[in-house]
Amino acid sequence: MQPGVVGPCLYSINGMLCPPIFSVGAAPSVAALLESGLTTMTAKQTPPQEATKLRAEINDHNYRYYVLDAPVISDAQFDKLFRKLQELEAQHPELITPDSPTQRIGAKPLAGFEEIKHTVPMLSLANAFDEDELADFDRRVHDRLKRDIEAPITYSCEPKLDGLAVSLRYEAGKLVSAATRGDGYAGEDITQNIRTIKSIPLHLRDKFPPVLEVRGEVFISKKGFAELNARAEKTGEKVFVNPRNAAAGSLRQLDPQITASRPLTMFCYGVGVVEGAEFKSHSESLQALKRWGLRVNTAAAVVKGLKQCATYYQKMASQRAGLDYDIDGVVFKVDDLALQKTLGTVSRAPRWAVAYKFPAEEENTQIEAVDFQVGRTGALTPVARLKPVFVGGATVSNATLHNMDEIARKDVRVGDTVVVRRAGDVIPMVVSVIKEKRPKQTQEITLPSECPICGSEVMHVPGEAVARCMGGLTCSAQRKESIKHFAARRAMDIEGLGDKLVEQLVDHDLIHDAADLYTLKADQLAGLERMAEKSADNVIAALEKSKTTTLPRFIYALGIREVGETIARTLAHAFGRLDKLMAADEEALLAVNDVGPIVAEYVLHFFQQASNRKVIERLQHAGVHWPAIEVKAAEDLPLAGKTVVLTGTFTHFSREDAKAHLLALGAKVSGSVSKKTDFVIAGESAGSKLTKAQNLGVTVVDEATLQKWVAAL
DNA sequence: TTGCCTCGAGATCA
DNA sequence: CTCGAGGCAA
Repeated sequence: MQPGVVGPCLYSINGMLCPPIFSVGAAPSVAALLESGLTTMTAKQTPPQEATKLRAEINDHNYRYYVLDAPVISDAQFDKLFRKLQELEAQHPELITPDSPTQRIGAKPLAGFEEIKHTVPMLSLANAFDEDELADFDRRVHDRLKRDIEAPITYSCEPKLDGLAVSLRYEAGKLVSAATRGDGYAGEDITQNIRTIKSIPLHLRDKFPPVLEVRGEVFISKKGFAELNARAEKTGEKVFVNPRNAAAGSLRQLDPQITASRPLTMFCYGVGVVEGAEFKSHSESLQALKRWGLRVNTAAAVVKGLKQCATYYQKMASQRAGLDYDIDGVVFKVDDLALQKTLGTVSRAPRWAVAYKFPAEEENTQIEAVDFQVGRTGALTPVARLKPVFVGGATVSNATLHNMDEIARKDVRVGDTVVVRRAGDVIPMVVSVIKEKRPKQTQEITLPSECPICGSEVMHVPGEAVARCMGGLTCSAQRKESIKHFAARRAMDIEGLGDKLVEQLVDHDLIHDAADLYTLKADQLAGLERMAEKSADNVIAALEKSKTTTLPRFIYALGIREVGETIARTLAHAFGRLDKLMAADEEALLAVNDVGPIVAEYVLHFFQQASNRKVIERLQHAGVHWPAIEVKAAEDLPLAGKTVVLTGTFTHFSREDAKAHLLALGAKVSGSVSKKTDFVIAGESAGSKLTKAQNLGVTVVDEATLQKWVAAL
């Protein structure tokens, strides 16, 4: 096979040749294309000229097909052009360019995905679930902008696609990288897979900017999904349950060849970074994206004021079923970019946008049983076992009922027919009971007086929502859960020690607590389910490896109530050594940032327990160790004695977080700028305080600097 | 919470 | 071939 020429026909998906997009130089006009008879080869051309011309034509047809939604040739004609280019390139491999439309699947399967940091974070959106909440949003926008509520704001509206958010980066017009959203700050490098999506141009057209990071949603159309599953069914492969998961799975393929066979497509909805271009409004930026060859949802619109937003929502709601893609709501963005800037961003979502969600899909089903699960802290959680029902794109068979109050409020009984939905389209929830359908014989749900696992007493403190098993570590459920927590990735990170294995180990009485893990021998493990020699050795090796850890991880792994990762880290840094933390009294604990009386009480109580101290001692004795953390005395803190003023809004911190971090760094945080101010930290859309700082000659630093300080701590 | 992909390795059958 | 574990996304 020729280098760079991949496979047989890559584009014959669904028996139809679908076009890719991009453009070099000026694209021929429709008239010119039609005149040329669409078969090129009019006059004599050199092969390089012909290749260039073919590519331009193909890319242009792609653009017309995907972006303008107005193809001027048939699929068969496109097919012909495409094959012609393939043949030409096969005869003259030296003519192949990386961004030739034939080169979408160039690469070999990846070993794994690399990380890509987003230049501008990919935030999530605030949600509104009814018209009141939408009105609240509009009011907040007016308030923040100090606008009269009667003066309508111009909003850009678009359907909210149910797919996966991705970010594409173009440099000098070329697609150079693509990433998933990830945690919003960094995602996975899925460039290879994105390149196979024919509606995404490998090269921008028109007067594209030198650098562009564009955000959008990758998805599979309803039609594409149906065809994909029909094919899968025919070939006996497994079918996907919904388009969203099919799209997500397709992008996570290591082999781009497989991704190419999935009918993925994309709508772009925003600009992350752009250099060399300026826009006044969001809608203008969408127009530009379209000009540059990127596909933008044609249902996008610009409206004035709340009322028209509501109308747009109604319109989309009524069109929803007829659309060829799944949407779960409508997004409204303040159109004017200057206003967006003024509004700024709160911790994880911009203040200038809102997602008005359609009501979640609901289904009826029956409650077959209610079990009580015992958690790590002994908390008894009632879980409804449901007759499996397909709702919101997944089969739901369990739903937490949270606690007894919740059960009483909804008056849920075993045997009841209930309405189920996936809250936020994720977590299953029992919405209500259909009383009319209640059978004569229903069973009321009562809190067991004894722990269903260990038989210990169950205590329900009046006023508290949760009931707890008082068995402590004599309860095998609590032991299992705390050992699982100990081994978890974010805790001791013991690879291969999953839930199933922990359960077997506890059930076989091989371990009773976390410290027992380190006494395990390979031959004890071997013989358990799915545990032969090799696996057993791996687990032993993983245990050995986990002995070298860090203090924050270890504190977190202990599973002290209310001590999550963040507080564990704070405590580790505040005390530096475990023995210091164990010896700390209430006063010392309360002196730590973010530690209040409740957390202090739990920490004290935990270390008072002889059993806990014993486990810690045995863990250390087994060789679990970590480097001490240097605790900086107040005067040694990097910002000791400095007065700092915050202004503007920050992307990575809320105001409170930023302040807390600065205090931890030893700084004094003041509200107003004076000559005594050492630094002003200016975020987005900083106002008068920034001006004043500049006038007084006070040092101004940006958010990135603050992040650096925090990271260094 | 569910669904998807990937990997390693155990289980099963020829 | 099947399962458990791990990782990711919504």
